[in-house]
Amino acid sequence: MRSTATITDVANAAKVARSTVSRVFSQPSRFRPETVTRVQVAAANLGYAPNPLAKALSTGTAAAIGIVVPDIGNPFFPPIIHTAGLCATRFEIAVLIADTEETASREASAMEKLATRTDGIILVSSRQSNAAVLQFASRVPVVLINRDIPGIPRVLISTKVGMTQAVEHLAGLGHTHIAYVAGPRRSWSNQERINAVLEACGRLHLDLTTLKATNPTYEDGMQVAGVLLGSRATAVIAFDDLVAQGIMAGLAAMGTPVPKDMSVIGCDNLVASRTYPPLTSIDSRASEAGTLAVELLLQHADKDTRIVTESDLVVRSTTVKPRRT
Amino acid sequence: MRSTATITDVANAAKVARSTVSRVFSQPSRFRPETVTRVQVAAANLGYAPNPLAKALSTGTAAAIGIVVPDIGNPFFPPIIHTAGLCATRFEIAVLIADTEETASREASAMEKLATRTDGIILVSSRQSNAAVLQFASRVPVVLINRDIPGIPRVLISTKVGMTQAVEHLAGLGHTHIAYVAGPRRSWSNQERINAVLEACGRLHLDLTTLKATNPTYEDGMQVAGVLLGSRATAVIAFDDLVAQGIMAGLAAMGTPVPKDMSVIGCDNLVASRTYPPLTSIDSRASEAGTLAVELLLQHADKDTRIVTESDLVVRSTTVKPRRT
DNA sequence: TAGTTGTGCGCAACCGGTTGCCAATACTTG
DNA sequence: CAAGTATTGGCAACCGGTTGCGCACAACTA
Repeated sequence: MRSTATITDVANAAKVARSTVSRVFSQPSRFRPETVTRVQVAAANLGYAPNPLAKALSTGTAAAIGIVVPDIGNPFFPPIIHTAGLCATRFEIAVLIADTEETASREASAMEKLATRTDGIILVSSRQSNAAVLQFASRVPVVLINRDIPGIPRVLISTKVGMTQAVEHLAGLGHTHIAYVAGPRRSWSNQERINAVLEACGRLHLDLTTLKATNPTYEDGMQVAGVLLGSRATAVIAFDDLVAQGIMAGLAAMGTPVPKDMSVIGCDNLVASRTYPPLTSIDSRASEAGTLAVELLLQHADKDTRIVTESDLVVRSTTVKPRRT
Repeated sequence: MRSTATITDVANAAKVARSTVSRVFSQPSRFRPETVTRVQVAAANLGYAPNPLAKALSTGTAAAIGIVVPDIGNPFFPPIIHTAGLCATRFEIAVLIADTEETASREASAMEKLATRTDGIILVSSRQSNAAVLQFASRVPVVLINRDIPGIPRVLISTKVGMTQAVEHLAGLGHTHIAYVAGPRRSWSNQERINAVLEACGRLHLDLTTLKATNPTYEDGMQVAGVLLGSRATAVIAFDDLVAQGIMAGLAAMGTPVPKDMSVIGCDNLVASRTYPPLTSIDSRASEAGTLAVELLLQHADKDTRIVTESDLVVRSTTVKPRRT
């Protein structure tokens, strides 16, 4: 049993009532300076720190938030968790974490568990139905990241601008036929990305081949490289960096030099700087989303708040003029 | 204010005392079946779930643990957090997380904060002094990961066996002069790795050149590639995958083909499968450490418990026979 | 029938804080 | 100098659980 000094110990040591100790910390101006210092000294001597659980119980607020992600192992999420944690500590708030392993049922139970311990939950890339999330959000403060459900405050990590820039960049280099390798069909991100590509290609009169990586993984990227070579595309935009990395590996394995024979653009800018050649990618500033979501949660943001982050193309070494045919 | 049913509500609904409700859940055999079902029905109707904070306050155990890491963004840590979380949920225990941004002072304050909310802390790759950690561990249950402090239960992610295998693998291929690119001088991992390499090289009569990546990063790996080429080594073992990846990029940039002109081996097997060519690396099974640490913590493991994980060389495509000189 | 034992359940204190309310003392003010 | 107003700080209830203890009643023994 850990023996921490309690408010009663401090009260005894300072010869005051427990309530006085409590209030010395919350409203010191209510007491004469002498009393305040007497209590503070006693507290310091005993190494007193208020018990957050007891405080939570009596005040009704836990000074903690929960963050629920599908998979901590996915490099997309840690930066979000990181900034969320940073922001939370600024507010002296603890962060509980839950990993749902990409399943809706685990997600639901994790949220239920966290709900009773926290003041609210940040739900990242939820795998549950709109209805389930809405029902939950009606009981517990929730902020969504990368899920666009009207009626729940949300921050969306957009790559629309970056995707558009990517297509324009390729068009500017002289490409006339490009490919887009899509990610998970139903995800908000994929919808947004493909729409942006479609729009830009239409506007700039580029031919577009759409391919599919069933899962947004390195392996599926490698697979798709073969199909890609069968098309007439001279450049490819991948759903994310991982897929792009797989495509580059697949192309390399088939003896197609990047970028000479195929320009490649990734998305999320997660591993882009560490590939060889360094990958042109779209920086979605996903990490900002963590901070924003925490702020929204703590401010009890309006149910219709909807923040969309910015994005930029980061040109590195995988995009060049198409080889003359 | 969230309106959850409390034990009092259930008691009223079931026409029993609050204590009865509490005990119906903890020791149902003490009551006649009729009473048990009456309470259970009432609880179900009201959607009652016990408040973990209240329970924590009255029992003195929070049913939560804390996990403190230097940097969630470092891909080494998420797998550990993931398995730790998995294990914790098996025990119906919540996980609080803190990111110390690689600084000892933040680490200290984070531990202090978590201590009052949890039943114990898993401290991963601590940046604090032995003395500071020991002092803290004397007040709060602590389990260390990747830090070897006698007197505190710890699990060490060892790559000794894998490193030895790596050297043997290179020797078997015919290499006679290899290089090791070291990581952070003071880290336990680096010590262990370099010692294993030294031992194996001595035993197998290989020449060894030791180089240094000041920080274990991609960039420092790139830098070191030039120095590496200046040596006579035909193969290089890097402190970790990130450095190896940087080395590969550096070599590629200087026109040295991997593996033909230089064999490369990484460590941690984190990104190894996604490089091109796929990187031969050492799998340290770091993720197991998360599970082990949680179990140690919850079992109040003996202060002298010291678990060392296994490791294996995973041969991929970056290691071949040395080119004839 | 009285005494013993056992079963089933409630009373009330406690965990460590917060907070509404009020009593005692000090300080103004007419 | 008495009455009114601040100032200071204590009492006690409450948050939502857990748990030691004991009472009431039924069943069993003698």
